Amino acid sequence: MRMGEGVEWGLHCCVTLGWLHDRTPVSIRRLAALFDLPQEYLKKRLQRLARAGILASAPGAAGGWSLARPPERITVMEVVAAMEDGLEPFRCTEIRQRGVNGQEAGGEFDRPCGIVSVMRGAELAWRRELAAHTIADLMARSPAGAERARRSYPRTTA
Amino acid sequence: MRMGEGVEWGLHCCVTLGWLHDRTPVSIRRLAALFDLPQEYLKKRLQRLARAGILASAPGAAGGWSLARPPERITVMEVVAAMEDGLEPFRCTEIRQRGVNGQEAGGEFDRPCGIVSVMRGAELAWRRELAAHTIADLMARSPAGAERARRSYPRTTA
DNA sequence: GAAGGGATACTCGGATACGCTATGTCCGAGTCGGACAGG
DNA sequence: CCTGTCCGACTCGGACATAGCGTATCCGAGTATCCCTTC
Repeated sequence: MRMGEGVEWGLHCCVTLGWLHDRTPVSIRRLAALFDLPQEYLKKRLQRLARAGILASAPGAAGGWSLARPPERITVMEVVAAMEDGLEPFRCTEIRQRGVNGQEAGGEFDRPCGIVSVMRGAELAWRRELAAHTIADLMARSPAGAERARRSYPRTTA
Repeated sequence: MRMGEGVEWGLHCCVTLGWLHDRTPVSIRRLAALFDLPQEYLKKRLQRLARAGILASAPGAAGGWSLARPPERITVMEVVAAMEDGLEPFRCTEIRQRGVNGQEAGGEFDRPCGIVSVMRGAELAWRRELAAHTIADLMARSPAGAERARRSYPRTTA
């Protein structure tokens, strides 16, 4: 069980973009160079964040990527949800209804499987934790990053 | 992000074995037929539960699988942990240290990445929920299963 | 009746094949901003 | 000085290639139980 690297990429990009208080779009080339990531694939991942209303992408010569909302209003869970298709690590395939067990059982399957209930409860707790932290929280955890961002991203073009 | 089907299989098998209060070993053939699962692969998955001390496997003619402990002392998390290699869906690859960002940053990387902290916290909440439920809890959620188990598993051989 | 031997029914562990999804790359189309030329 | 045209930089979306892991199957080896034979 593992989630894609895109989550780490997206969060770091959001934090970096958050430090640029003026919302100047940053090109995918510069973002990829920042963390030494495959440029084309990073772009593909960030497009998901754009569709989710987390990032804004500007086409054209001076285009690029920026936060669509202030960092305090973007939760970690939103980023995770945008990157991963489903937020349910456990997928119930209802094996209890198959095979001999399914034939022997009466009308017991109207009520949900107890296993699913437990899993969903755990996933809910997980999501709650993720939703409790925002990009702004992450920014506050490494103060040095803000200065570094201002240094790395002056108004000049690449 | 998804966890393997083996988790669902393992939990259902544990619950079923839990209903057989006398701990008579059940062969892999019968377990697979119960839920219409691929016999060989199910065996491979259950072996992980045996190595984790959750199930006990008995070789020989009257051999098979049984719970190694009473159901009240097996948590859902133990089963999940035995099936999945790691309990950390989020893998940090430290991209913050790579590329331009890594070169520009000072000795800032001694302290852990804020993103990892948030993720670990969420995963901890998830595990806590899973650890709070046992196989016995799951057994209690579908009382009809106990009777079905006794019917499906008489003392006779397949 | 007790001891020995073989058949049977299981598990164990490794080797192998398959398929799906995450990862990574490439390309044509569309859009914006600036440079440049002409009026 | 104003306007129209061209060009470069960038994003968008789809198509395609690659790699890793979960899934699935097969096989040889080991072991316990049962039964049958033999003494």
